[in-house]
Amino acid sequence: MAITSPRAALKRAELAGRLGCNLETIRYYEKIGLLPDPARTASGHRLYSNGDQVRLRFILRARSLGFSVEDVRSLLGINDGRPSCAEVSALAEAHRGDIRKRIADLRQMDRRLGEIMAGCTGAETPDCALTDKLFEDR
Amino acid sequence: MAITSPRAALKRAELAGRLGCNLETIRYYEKIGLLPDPARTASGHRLYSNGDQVRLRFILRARSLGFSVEDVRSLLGINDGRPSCAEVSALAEAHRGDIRKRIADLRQMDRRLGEIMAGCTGAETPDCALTDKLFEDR
DNA sequence: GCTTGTGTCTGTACCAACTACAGAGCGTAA
DNA sequence: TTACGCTCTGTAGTTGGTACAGACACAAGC
Repeated sequence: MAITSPRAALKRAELAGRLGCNLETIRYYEKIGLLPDPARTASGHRLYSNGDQVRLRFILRARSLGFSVEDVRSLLGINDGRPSCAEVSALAEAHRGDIRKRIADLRQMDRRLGEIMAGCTGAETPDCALTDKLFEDR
Repeated sequence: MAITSPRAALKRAELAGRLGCNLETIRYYEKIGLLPDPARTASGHRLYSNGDQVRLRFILRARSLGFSVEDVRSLLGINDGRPSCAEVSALAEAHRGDIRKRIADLRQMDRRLGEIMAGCTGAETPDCALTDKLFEDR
């Protein structure tokens, strides 16, 4: 006795609820071509198949790993047909490099912020070492 | 014999060149109220004083530390008057927490990406462990 | 004085990746 | 039947800029 059949067609809010994404995100992915035009009821309401659900889950997972929408398009083979494992690996490696660069940038921010905050007294006066340092000539 | 006098009024491109920002960024900061309306020549060309330069440098430094435009607005005392050192500290601490959360998120992405890429062979075939895993039911 | 080239002016459009909202229509339970 | 809630569409807003078009300004050279 499944609570909901895994093959039943879902409405947009149901699909969003199942996969934990925003309602409008689904329409957005449809608009930009990541999701195909879904089936419709006679009156125009969208109906999502199990295949649609699988595809959306793929997209959401890839996005949560930080792949861009364009990356996802490539992974799905929308641009140039289904990518080879070599192509996927290259994409993922490049993406990983990007993530690491962002981490390095953020770490440097954190470090510099720490240095610059060192003189902060936390006093209730307007004199603050942080703003002073940002205002310095050099 | 200074190459350029530090007090001479600068044109927009000159100021941008000195501080290493984009020409249009200056107009943008003026538009959103981070920079005051500058002096103008009779024909309407902007002229930036030394004070303008100091203020823009402050803004660019704060932005490079990752403070949002709204944070910068607060640091400059545009919203509620000049902030106390306690307020600046609180803002900076909150921002630092944010940076660290972003670092943690990116590290998790990197780790998960590593796990998921582990099975990638890099072959010229369409069978790819990465996409397979993203397509998996659970 | 005139032309030519470069710089500046304004407003507006564009980028990513959604998210939110207005106004109309549809579905269903009481 | 009427009310409520869900869905439909198109469009605007978000963040922090960046780019461009078309009109004017300014300085140098002739």
